[in-house]
Amino acid sequence: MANGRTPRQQQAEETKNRLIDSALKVFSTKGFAASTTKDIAKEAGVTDGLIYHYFKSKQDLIWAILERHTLVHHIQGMLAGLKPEMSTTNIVQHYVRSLFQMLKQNNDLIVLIYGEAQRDPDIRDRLAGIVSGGAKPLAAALAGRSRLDEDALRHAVRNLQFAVVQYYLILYRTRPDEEELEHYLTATANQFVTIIE
Amino acid sequence: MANGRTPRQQQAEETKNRLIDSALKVFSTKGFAASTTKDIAKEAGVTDGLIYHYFKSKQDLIWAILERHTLVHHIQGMLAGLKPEMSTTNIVQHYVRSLFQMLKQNNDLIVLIYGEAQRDPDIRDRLAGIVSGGAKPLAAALAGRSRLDEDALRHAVRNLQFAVVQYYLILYRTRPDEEELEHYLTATANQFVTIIE
Amino acid sequence: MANGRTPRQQQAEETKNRLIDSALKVFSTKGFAASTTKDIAKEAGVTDGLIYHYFKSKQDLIWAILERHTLVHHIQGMLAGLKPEMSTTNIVQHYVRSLFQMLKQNNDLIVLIYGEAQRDPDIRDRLAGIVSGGAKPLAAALAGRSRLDEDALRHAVRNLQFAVVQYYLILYRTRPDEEELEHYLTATANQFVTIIE
Amino acid sequence: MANGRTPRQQQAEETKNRLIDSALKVFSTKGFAASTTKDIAKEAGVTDGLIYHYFKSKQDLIWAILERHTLVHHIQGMLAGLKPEMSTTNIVQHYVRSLFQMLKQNNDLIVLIYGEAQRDPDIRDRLAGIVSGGAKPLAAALAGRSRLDEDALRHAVRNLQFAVVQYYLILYRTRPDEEELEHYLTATANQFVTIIE
DNA sequence: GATGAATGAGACTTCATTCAT
DNA sequence: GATGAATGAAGTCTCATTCAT
Repeated sequence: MANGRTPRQQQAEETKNRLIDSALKVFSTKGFAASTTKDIAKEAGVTDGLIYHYFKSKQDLIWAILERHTLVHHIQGMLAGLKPEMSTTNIVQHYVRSLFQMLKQNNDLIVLIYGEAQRDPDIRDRLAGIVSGGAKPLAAALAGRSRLDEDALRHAVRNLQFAVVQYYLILYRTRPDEEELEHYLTATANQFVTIIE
Repeated sequence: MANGRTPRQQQAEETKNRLIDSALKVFSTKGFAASTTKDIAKEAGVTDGLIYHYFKSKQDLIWAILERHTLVHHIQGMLAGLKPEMSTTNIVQHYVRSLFQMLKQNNDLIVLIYGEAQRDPDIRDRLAGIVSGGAKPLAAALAGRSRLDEDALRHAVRNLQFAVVQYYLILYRTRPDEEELEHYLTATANQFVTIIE
Repeated sequence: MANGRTPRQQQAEETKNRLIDSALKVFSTKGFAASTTKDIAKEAGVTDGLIYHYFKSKQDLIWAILERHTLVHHIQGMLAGLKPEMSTTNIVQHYVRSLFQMLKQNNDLIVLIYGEAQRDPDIRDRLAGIVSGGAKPLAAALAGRSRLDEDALRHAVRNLQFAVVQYYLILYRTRPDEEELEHYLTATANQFVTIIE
Repeated sequence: MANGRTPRQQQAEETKNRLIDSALKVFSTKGFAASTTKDIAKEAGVTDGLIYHYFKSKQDLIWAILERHTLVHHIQGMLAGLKPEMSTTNIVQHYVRSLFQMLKQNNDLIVLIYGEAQRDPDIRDRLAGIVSGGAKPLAAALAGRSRLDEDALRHAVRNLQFAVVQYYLILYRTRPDEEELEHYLTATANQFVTIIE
């Protein structure tokens, strides 16, 4: 009674969430078009028809996924550990590692978004939003510390992000190599510091 | 023996090439799974069944596309203009602009490969190949000029490529802005030079 | 013993009746096969499942509708206003207008029955019953006043009914035109009198 | 070669026509909504998918049916036998019998149109057109012979048609009785002559 | 070489019906 | 009595693929 949700409603919400999670998993594995509602239902352990009790269409599942997984709080979390007294190098090292953690933790979502962005303008917009959502706070944190003007700093930060994400998607995801990763992140962060200082 | 091909053979080859080009266009627009053979046939101006006279299956068209468009010669062309007497800055500026030109000229192929790479391991390998295919020659050209060791230089070059490609796919392609592009390429090239020198 | 029904029983009966009325409305609008139980429940302002608390099946709703709306008393009411001292013309004029009123007042039911009669033999029988139910009393009222033999009179009365019902269903219902209707009913009644006198 | 259609095209057209005929048969039996495309395909002896090679949708089949079976030439044929020297009675007798023949010969189409007219405005319009298409020529043929004014004659003719069609749909079709039919048609025609002379 | 009719598997979606709460 | 989550069968439609012409 505390939260006004009956057990029945709670279970319904659980089922709905399970469907969203299953859809995310299936979509990210096969791509949206190649995924079937049957796959999703089976993954969620329910029958086909139930999807349409909760969602208007297969496409609707994509919106539900994006609504549920905003990434925004992940990005904010990433920057929570940043403290003013840290050195620039420390800040950047912390940032690239946090970003990489977030990519790993949200692997399915990232893969889904990058995969579908090429053909769905709405998702492409979403992706652009995520990119700038991550870039802005770091640019702000580094504002006073850099010899670059605002514009150049923005470019640099965005390039940093692009590079790390691509490294994850193309190289790391296929053949994870933790040692190589460590070198890569360290080198990339240091090179970034060279640029801005 | 001039060319040893009858007019019929020539026409057949033309038709086949037209089908490959049409498939590339359609696949890059809708994605492989969401494209239909009917779409492709219509785009090529032939009837449905003819595809199966030239190709074993829809999937086979992907292989044919990749075989026909290697990008390798594009990448080599990119570097053809590089001359030993150019300054490092000039070399890098030339490189990022050539790379960007290549992306624009091969838009469909790039979009197709990036879109399908997430779900087709063969294509992912192909993508990885392209990436290193582009990175190696630039790394070689810069070898003697950089204070970085080989490993760090490789990371830097790869990051440069990742960044430019992402910039193209996510930002430029959706809303082309030539002025902003110019700033971006200049800044990115310069920042890269800062790293390696 | 006043009425011997608890409030709950009363409410149950109300709900059931509301469901029957809603079903009639929906069926007559979309036809039986194209109507969904969800439509009906929504129209009645209850949830899907409740229908099956009151009715065995969707088909069962049709029976319930037909049971509740017999039309018999409407037809009898139609003839209640007939008095022996009225002229034949007056009787017939009164009859066609009463019949038309009944059609308007029972529009949904009439549309439903005519629409479904083609594919449901039970409903076709019901329709035949309605037709003769209306024809017999008029034939009786006119028995002594006509030069026609019983058989011919029956045909004439039935044709009168058929014509008026069709006029309602095909012409009036789609584009009501009260003036034209008035002409039509007057002419039709007069022509009928010409036949039987 | 004579007509420029290859045997292949001819067979395709036959298949298409067979599908239209099958659809008409199935629709008129079960009604549009309750008919399945599988029913239609089976009736035509082809597989489900082929329907969509020839028609855009199930609904499209209705339009194709209506286009193919105009009834207009049937109605004109009905009146072809009318000759100026025939007596009015003969003309009307001929007309009602021709009309009835047409109903029997086009049973499926008539049943379909009457059944769907209640819920499809387009079909209702089509039905209204058929009704007036049949009424006008008879009214014209009788114009000089009747004491009725134009308006009254139109009403009378329309009522005649309505009555015969309803008789066919409701009474005859369910339990055909040739003797009773003969009485009915004779009586109805005679009564009509009484009205107009 | 080219056509397009035909197939058949399977996709998305709807919906009557059941049942635990 | 009332709810609405869940089922599962079936329906419309799509599409890769085959093949006779």
